[in-house]
Amino acid sequence: MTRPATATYQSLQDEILRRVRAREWTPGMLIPTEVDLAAEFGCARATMNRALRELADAGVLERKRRAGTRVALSPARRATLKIPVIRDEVEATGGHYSYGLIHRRIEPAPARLRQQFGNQNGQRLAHLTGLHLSDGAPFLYEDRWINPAAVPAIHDEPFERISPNEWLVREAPFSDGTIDFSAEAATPEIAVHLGVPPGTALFVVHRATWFGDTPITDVTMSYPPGYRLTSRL
Amino acid sequence: MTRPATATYQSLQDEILRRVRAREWTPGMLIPTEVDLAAEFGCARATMNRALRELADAGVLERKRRAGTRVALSPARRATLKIPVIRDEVEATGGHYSYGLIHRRIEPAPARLRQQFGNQNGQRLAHLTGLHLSDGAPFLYEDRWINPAAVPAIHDEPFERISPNEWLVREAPFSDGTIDFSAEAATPEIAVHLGVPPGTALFVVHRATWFGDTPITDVTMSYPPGYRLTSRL
DNA sequence: AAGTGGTCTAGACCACTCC
DNA sequence: GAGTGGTCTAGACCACTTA
Repeated sequence: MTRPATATYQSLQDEILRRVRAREWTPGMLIPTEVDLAAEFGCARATMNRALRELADAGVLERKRRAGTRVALSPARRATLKIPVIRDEVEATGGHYSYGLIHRRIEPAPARLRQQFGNQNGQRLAHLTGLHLSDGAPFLYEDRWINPAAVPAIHDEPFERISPNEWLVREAPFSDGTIDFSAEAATPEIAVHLGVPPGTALFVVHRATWFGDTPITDVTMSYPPGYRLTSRL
Repeated sequence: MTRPATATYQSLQDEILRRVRAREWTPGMLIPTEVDLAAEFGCARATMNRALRELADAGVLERKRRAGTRVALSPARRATLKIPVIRDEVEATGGHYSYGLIHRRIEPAPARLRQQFGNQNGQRLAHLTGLHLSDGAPFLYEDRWINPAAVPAIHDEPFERISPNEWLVREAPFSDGTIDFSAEAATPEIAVHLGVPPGTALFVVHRATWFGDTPITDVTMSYPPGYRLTSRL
């Protein structure tokens, strides 16, 4: 009694991917309908639907009602990035994680953030800067602004032991956010803290999060040279 | 005859997300089983399964057989990046896209690539460098190595009009790949082509692709200052 | 051993879009 | 108007994991 039984949606995906890669189905080409493919493979339509739907989510196929399913023209592949939790990132390299607070102030929002946080005539934000360390060596410089209206408990938290990163994860849920990646030259201040020459090329991750319409935090994280964010296609 | 009818998997996701964000279900907490939730919302188990499965895919929940479903401890969010097709990227900004070939040589694989491409005593690769332009201005410097064994037609393609980027998309399917992002200082050569001072911080995207075990191409793309890769959380 | 998620089936109706 | 994908249902069996 071997147990091959019916096709799984993954085995269907494998075969469909094979056909696409082998150019049996070429980019832009209309492929058979769900019903036809289900018949060919001897599976239920729902199973074939899942196989095709996920491939469309991955960017391999394009689907439209009534118009059918096509092989995507530009393999506009999507890469799924795991947003790193810094402690995990450090510990994954075998380092011991720690955090060091540099500054903690309450300040008016800088121009850059005024629109984002709403310029309620001189709204004051918590401004925290600090270093994430791996075995005591600088791993990442963090410059963070937090909306105290969204997270009142912030006034009671010294952030000397726990990083605002981890504290916020526990205290402040968010519903929406943006993340972007860029390269920036190290400012003199950041250069000192990271122990690199000013002007050094830094990998910068910038994140802003909201809960509904309420801005929570805006953070800029600068990595010293050698850092790479990697993913599979 | 309004048509509210039954719950959709998306409406289920909305309500589940609301509970997570409102801290009705806290990180690490075990939530009810599929069967119980389906009963609560009056839907089929399959519908609830899809809602929960996709939230787990998105990193909001963690599921294990027999162990149940929990709210993820670290909202280790995943961001899905659309890998840009350069022409589209340029045209999205309203610019006119063009490509200019700088060098085209057949060379032995450099040390960096020898392991990746297999060091078949002095294997020679196609090495192409060029500029992607937006309205004639440098948009991106590309340095690409191509395995001619995988793409024999390369010897007949001058790449003066079409970028290797677009040519490969048409000619060479790939099955696997890696992509990584970093910040690098501009080398003198790249600086000249991009029209920036040497040492300028550049955003660098590096991609390597295979078809099965056969390496296809390895490309390093350097963006001048101001470039950002953005995504939503 | 038992409970939980993972998946498949067969059928149905709906929504969108092209003809 | 008709054909395609999108989704839901009700039921079933399986696979994994923990107790």
